[in-house]
Amino acid sequence: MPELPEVETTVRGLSQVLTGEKIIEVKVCRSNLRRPIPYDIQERLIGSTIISFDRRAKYGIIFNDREDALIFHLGMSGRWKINPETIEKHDHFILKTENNRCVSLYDPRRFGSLDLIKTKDLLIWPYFKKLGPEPLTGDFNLEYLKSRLARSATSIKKLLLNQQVVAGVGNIYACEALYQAGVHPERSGNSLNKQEIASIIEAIKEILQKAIAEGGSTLKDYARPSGELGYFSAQFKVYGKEDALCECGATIERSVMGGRSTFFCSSCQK
DNA sequence: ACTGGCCCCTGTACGC
DNA sequence: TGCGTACAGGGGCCAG
Repeated sequence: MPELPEVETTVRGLSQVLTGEKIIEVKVCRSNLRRPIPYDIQERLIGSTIISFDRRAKYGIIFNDREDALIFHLGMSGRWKINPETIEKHDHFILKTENNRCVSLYDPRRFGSLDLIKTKDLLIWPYFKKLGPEPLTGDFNLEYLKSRLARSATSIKKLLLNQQVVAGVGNIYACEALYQAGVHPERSGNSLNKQEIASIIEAIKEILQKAIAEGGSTLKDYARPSGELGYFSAQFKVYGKEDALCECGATIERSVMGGRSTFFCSSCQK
């Protein structure tokens, strides 16, 4: 589920209910997500006040007044519930605040993660250090991507999923962006000309922005923290549409690239 | 230095 | 109805 737009939506939702809140209770119901939740997370969070939020790639960041950054990754199936009515089997981590607000991290597959890092160490945190540029900033531009793709015989689809090439694009938006750019997913990085690379950049930025504006995509288990659903999934042109007709009249195809489903129209994408 | 392949884990959908 | 199988939005790690 959660690619950049969904994480951005989640961060905004959490920010609305938690900014300025003092944490009075922290529960770790299950400590082994992708990696263990830090053993000292309770003593470091309890009594602190949440001051701000940020997002890097598909990671959400919650800052407190002790210069600690709580970093979450939602993996494939994670989401935050706000003021949950009941605590279920897969609610692994719960925060309660002074004003009686409660959030829980729900993640059945446990591919997500929670880390607590000193703010000053964020730039050298290994998981952040290797990330490529944020797609919605000026760092993700023609000059950069051209040089990054020029030395790679890997397919453009796999390159877009590589977080070191561009941070935050996942399987859905990679498929949709390549469709919009008119570039076939199997094309190798070093086969793309300047115009095609420019189209890909433009498509990624546009699609991510649209998806954020729509509150992310809704698939099987995604909801905004408030419980509302996102609407971007209604705008998918190719993702999940194998055998359906493209707007051009051709049939949308599916193949597996790097173990991930890839959807495209070989008539529109060359 | 890159690459492909495998693995983590649970829930759901579908075919027999 | 029930069971086995395939598949799902992510990414780390390893061997080659």
